Amino acid sequence: MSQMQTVEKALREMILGLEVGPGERLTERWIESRFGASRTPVRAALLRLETEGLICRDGRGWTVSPINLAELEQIAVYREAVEVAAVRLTSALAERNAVDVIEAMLDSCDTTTPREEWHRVGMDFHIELARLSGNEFLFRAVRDAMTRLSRARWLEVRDEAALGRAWSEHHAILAAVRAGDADAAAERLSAHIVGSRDRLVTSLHNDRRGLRARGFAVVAA
Amino acid sequence: MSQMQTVEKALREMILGLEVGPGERLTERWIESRFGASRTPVRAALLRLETEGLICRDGRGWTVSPINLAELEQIAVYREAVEVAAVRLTSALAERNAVDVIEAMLDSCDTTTPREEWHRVGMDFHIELARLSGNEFLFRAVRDAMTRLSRARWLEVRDEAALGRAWSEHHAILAAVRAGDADAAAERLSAHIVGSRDRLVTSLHNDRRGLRARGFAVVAA
DNA sequence: GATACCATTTTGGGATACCAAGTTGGTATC
DNA sequence: GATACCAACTTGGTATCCCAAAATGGTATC
Repeated sequence: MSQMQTVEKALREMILGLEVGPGERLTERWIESRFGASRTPVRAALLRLETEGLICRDGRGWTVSPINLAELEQIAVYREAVEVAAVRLTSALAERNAVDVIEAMLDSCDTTTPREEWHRVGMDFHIELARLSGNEFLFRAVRDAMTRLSRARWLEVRDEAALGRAWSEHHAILAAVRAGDADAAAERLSAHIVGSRDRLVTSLHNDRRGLRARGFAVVAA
Repeated sequence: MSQMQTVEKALREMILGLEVGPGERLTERWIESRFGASRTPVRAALLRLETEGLICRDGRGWTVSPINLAELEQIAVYREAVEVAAVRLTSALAERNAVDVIEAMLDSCDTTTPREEWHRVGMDFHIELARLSGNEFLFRAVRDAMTRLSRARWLEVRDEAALGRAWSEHHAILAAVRAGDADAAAERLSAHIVGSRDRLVTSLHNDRRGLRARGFAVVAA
């Protein structure tokens, strides 16, 4: 793999894994030495990550994007539009057996599954469901939105009950899709997204002192 | 303005203006000499334009993205999802006087207006309408989709009647928004997008021989 | 002790040099 | 004349160098 892709991938994982905190300054020189690459691939990686919204310009330099509560709310509205459109398309397909794969993914999680895995599966559920629509643009929109939400969702304080609720909501959505009931699927997905958004924003809002104490920039809604 | 932004802007305009045709190969060295910049800003511009979908990798090199009829259809579905969501938000706003600005933009076009201007206004109508929603993600989605559609729409064979129909459909949408009738606005916008898509794809499909004769790569749906 | 000012350092933007891989064109051989 | 092979060139990827501007830190002044 080229250095360009290596740096991009490694830096993205550092950001998503909160190894570099939201709001932290990044210098091209630091990334250079950190990954043993020169500035050209570093530049390319920074430009890509900027379009993904994971980093942003800060005057002349670069900053890991802060957690922005207002942005999280806007993303939820955007997600609702694109995910509902995608799930309606999928529900109308003649061949919908691919939902089985997603169902199996959900069922691969149980009480012994590490939290990290729950987190990944929770994201992939939405991404893979959008992929089934066959519409590349809806798929990319969902994938990019989930990438932007990833850090915030990881910081969210979630108890067992919340994880279980999300799990059963996901299953209910799949059931409606399998039955070809586009309206029910849309309705359940919509409610799921809105509910997730509310819990997410509330959780981060309540925790914002603690998050800031950990050095994470959290800007208010 | 930095060279980076200069090259990016100039090259984007060359592509959108079809000065470099869809499917044409691009070399970094050519762009370098064409704009008198070095490879660093050229690289940055290429990476940005790639994320916009205007150019794509072709093995080791770069190619101006071909006109892809299947992609145009998918974009229409994507647009419908995000534009309808945006117009519903806007219709629900308490303060909707900003539609006047858009209406004035439409009315600035008459029979003496050059085709180029009609084209730009037709795009900006959708972009500015989405901006009014206040949702940054819906706005960007519409803007990016219109950028991707820009070349295809420019190549579309449109008669006076088609331009007039689009103009009155735009007005009808604004009227519904001003009245706060979200359902009517959504319905009219939806029909407008679907109709536009059909006429666009049909026109390009019928013209594909002529387009290829002009050296433009057009891939089928 | 606070502040205004200046020298130094750091930083990102740009230019250039170098390299490996892939392409091309020509030549020698059959 | 067709084809296999090789050398020269082209191209994108990478490393490094230079520069202007901005941040930094220390010092002198009030």
